[in-house]
Amino acid sequence: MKTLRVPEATVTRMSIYSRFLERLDRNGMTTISSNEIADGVGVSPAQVRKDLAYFGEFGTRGVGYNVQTLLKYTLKILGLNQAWPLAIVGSGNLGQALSTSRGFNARGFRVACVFDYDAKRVGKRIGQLLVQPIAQFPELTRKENIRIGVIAVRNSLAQEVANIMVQSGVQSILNFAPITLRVPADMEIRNVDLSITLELLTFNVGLKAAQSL
Amino acid sequence: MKTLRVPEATVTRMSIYSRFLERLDRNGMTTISSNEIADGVGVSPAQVRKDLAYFGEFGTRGVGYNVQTLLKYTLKILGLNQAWPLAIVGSGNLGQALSTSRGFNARGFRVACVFDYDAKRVGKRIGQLLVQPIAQFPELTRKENIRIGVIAVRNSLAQEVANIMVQSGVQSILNFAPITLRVPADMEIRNVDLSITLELLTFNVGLKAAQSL
DNA sequence: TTACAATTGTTATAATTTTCACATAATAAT
DNA sequence: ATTATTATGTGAAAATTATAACAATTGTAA
Repeated sequence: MKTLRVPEATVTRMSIYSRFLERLDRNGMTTISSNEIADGVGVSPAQVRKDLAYFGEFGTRGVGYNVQTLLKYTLKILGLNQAWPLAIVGSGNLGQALSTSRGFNARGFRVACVFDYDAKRVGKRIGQLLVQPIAQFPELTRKENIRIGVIAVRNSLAQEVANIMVQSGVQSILNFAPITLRVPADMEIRNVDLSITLELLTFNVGLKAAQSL
Repeated sequence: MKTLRVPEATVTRMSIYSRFLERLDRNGMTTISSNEIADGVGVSPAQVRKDLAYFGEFGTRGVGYNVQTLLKYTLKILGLNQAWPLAIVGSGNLGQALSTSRGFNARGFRVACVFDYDAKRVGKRIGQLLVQPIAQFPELTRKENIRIGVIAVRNSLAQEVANIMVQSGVQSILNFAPITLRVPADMEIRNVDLSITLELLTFNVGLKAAQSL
């Protein structure tokens, strides 16, 4: 088997290209060059071509790329040629924001159910959905064939939720709790840690202040 | 001047180490080794030592690191030895979630004001704060000496908000709108794009599926 | 036709980041 | 005192990622 080792940064950029192409397509644009893509998303043209080269040849020399075709390929590559129902655990502010978020209800993603530990929250409505008790997680996710779980609970519950997800056969986790979760190696897990991003900002602001002394 | 070029990945990890040390400190632990830190956050011990080495020597050979001391240094390095009032623009679900979020109200950060374009939202209360009209942004942020702006509005408004932030003298932007914003080169800007993170998951799940064929 | 311009795909080069290995220093034990 | 043990800090090697340069291919215009 050919081991396709693709840098994570490349995948990230593929996602960005894909979204950019979606916009172009909506605007009726039919052809685009690596130069224009690069310009549009703020990377170098060589980077764009190199990234695409990991997955095949999608362009025509001297011409460029067909927007629709390339868009389709990027979606396929990212695994977005299928539906991805999501299960969110935690119906607090964050859970609610995510449930109704555009990013979580587009491009194949759809929040299919929301769970909570707190009996007071269970049964409440969020958009079209009713908040379910966490005890229902295994059954409901299996029934809906959910492969992505989102952790939006407080830190002290996060590991427990992760365990439930693992046991329920969810394959991948998006974790918003700022702690390092222990999961089996074959689970896909990503952490979204807003504090880290903020601290990257303060570090760089501090750096600039120091350099201007 | 010695140009301290630190990889961004290192800064990210510093933030993770710092948070981990905070926990250890709360638990009364006094000494820790690079091995234990590595274990706790899921990187290699060499990586931990190399990362710290960018900023100085903080440990004692044969012994390890003093938790409190190292914690203080990490905070200082990240610029967290000062207060960072934040201004959030957008008081929808996301804006509300962020305003009350732990990550945005800890370690020196504090949501100092929330703005909105929508007159219907202005004046509403979010936690202790009143939602302000966007027109007040320049004045209020200057008064409160705010250097970090958070964009939590819909895509079509994001660039306009960014422009206002730039003009108001805010130095850095945390952007939640999934579009590429144009700002002067000396602005610090980070994008939090949840779709990208989700698509990284689906890509990898797809990859695993392909590999197991 | 032929030459020219545009733009991809790819190879080679450079830069960056991580890993490894070990000299060095501190502590504890004999 | 001497030896053994532990764990840091760092220089060198390996791996990864990005950049640059260019040959190849297409379309166009003279």
